[in-house]
Amino acid sequence: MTAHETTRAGAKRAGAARQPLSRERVLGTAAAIADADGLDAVTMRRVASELGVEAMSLYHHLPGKGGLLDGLLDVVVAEIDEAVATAFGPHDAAPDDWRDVVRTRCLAARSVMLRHPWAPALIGSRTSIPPGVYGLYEEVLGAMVRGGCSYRVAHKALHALGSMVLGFTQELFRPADAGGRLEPDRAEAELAAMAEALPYTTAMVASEIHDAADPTLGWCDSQTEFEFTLDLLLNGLARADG
Amino acid sequence: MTAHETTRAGAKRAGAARQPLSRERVLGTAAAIADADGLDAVTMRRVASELGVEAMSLYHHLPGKGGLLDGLLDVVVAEIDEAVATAFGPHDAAPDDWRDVVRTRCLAARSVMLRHPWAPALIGSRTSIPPGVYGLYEEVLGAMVRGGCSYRVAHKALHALGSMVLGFTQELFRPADAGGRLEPDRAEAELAAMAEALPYTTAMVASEIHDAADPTLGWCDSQTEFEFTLDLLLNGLARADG
DNA sequence: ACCTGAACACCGTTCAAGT
DNA sequence: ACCTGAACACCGTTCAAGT
Repeated sequence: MTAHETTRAGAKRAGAARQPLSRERVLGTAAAIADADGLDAVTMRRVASELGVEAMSLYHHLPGKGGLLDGLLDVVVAEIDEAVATAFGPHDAAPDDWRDVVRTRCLAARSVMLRHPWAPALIGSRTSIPPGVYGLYEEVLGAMVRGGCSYRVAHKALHALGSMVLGFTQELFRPADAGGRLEPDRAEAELAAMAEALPYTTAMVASEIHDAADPTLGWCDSQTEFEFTLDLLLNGLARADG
Repeated sequence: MTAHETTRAGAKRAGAARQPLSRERVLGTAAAIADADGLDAVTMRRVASELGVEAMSLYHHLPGKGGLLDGLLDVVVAEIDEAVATAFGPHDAAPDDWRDVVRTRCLAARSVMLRHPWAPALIGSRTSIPPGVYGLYEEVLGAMVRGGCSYRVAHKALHALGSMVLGFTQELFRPADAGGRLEPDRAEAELAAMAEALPYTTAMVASEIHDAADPTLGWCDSQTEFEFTLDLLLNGLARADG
């Protein structure tokens, strides 16, 4: 069997003698395995063997299985970003109506979710929300606010659309430091970093927090949001039935 | 250590010397483990040890790990049925407006999902839809149609509400025999059984199938349904922002 | 620095054996 | 009939060792 001999020769000719491992390459093959055989088929050993390497080698590029699963969601988020970019095309001008912007973004995101049917269940199984998702929300939020929408309604939109597109059924914004386990200065630094990276989200929290009964326990009353979305749908359906 | 000695004596005094295993008892402790420690903690060995038994004993009451997970969803569906029943109370009369019926059902279902935060991810990870879910859909459908709603709009409601309450993001009604792997008479028998158990669902399929472009490949165009729900939300939000 | 081999504690599942 | 013990092929992860 000299098959891998020629394969190796081919790789060598391309430049790197044996293309070195990297987080990106690991995540790419992990996603391919999940697409082909489902999420349960994504094991450290299977991913490694697909890369012609031992399972332990993966630990030099990822903190373990949990990190690999988190990384898979990073991949999904990146693909959504890309799908959105191509959907809007090279022209910078956004549509006048924020509904058109949000609509295009949601359809692009959905097209990615259809390519990766394992993604919604994976999101639901992780204990914390993948950080990249906050970026997606920030962009929807920005588009709505710049389009003249209030923070109150834009907030409700994130709840309603998040559950439809990503399959969220749980809380959305539980503050990163919900448990209060960070030392104070560290927490303050994180807050400042978030304010810079997610300006619209930060403004939304500031704008909404005034009405919250207990701001420390999470300013997001997800029961109220659920009922709002529910009535939105029921009334819309009743109108469509007229 | 005579602790288990007294425990056994207590169990014996209650009637059965050592309460025999049963599917119900296995699923009950499995659900309790998932509630307490997450879905990953639900292993055959852990469930068995919690019941004071060996892992292999579970196979006499369940077809294996997959069957146990399916059973967990049966438990969730049963709890939803129960929550709906208590929400409506003993009086038989349903509200005039179908929106009130559906609203109550969705809120009851959500209260159960909040008790079992692992449920949405589990639904998403199973390859087929838990049969009990069809029963839930049938009842919502019946309430809407009896309330004067068209099958067309009721169908759209199932898509929209299913994703919001249960976290569905995939296809809903893929016919049981999508692969065509059943022998003809067997398939016909299944269809008849479904027609009896799910009369409204059957009627809806019959009513909707006329418009479908390719009825064999599934009459449910989920892309169209997604866009419909999306526009319902976007227009409702815009109205709320007015 | 990056990768490996052997080892450990787990997992689902089988099978023949007990009662 | 129901339950068990030993075994098999897997899994994630560690650690000391190689280069």
